[in-house]
Amino acid sequence: MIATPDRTPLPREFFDRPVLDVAPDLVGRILVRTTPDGPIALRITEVEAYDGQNDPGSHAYRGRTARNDVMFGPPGHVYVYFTYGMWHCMNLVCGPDGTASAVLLRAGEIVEGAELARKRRLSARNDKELAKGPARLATALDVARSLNGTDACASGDTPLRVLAGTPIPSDQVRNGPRTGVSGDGGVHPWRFWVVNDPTVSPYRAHTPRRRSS
DNA sequence: CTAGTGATTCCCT
DNA sequence: GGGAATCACTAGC
Repeated sequence: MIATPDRTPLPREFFDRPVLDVAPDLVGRILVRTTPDGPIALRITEVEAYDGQNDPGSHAYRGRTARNDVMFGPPGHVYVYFTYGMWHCMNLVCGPDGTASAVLLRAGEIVEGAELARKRRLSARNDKELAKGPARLATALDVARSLNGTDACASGDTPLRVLAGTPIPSDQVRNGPRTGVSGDGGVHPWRFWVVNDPTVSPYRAHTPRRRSS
């Protein structure tokens, strides 16, 4: 008989740990986004850890605001922010309720529903680029601010979940400096990725921009 | 391949 | 007011 794919989500306890433990453990996991048109599944290939109020690179560094409120809530929920006037990026909240750590999903490989992802990513030249970069990933999965605060650990029909599945061997995960982080936050080697994976976004050091005249 | 820049709007100071 | 956890496009090597 045909095996039903196991779609059990990771339990909340998975996310209720220090973010530097959770981030490498998320690499290689399958994220399932259920849209009205059908499911899109993505294998997470690159993430970055943001260590709450201790971390100058974190949105929570300057305290709780309307935008980052979800980061201060319980683990296992999705924090979606809007940036650069056009893009969304998605994070998974970690650590106990009241703290504000999160893992930014930076890149992934679409493993199901590629035809749906392609419709949302018309400029992608090939399937490797569908979710290569945090805003591309959110676009490919149809993730916007309406999903901010979604519980990724809920059972039943949920818009987003990370499957428990099986972790990849830790020797397949590498780490290095975070990309795109301004200020002193760029010094930490808190970016984690699958070794030699073609969907990992290229490293770009943060470059401050002067306002054009 | 690298480097430079416009797009476009939300949010905090 | 002005920066922002980015992308897409262009020019040039």
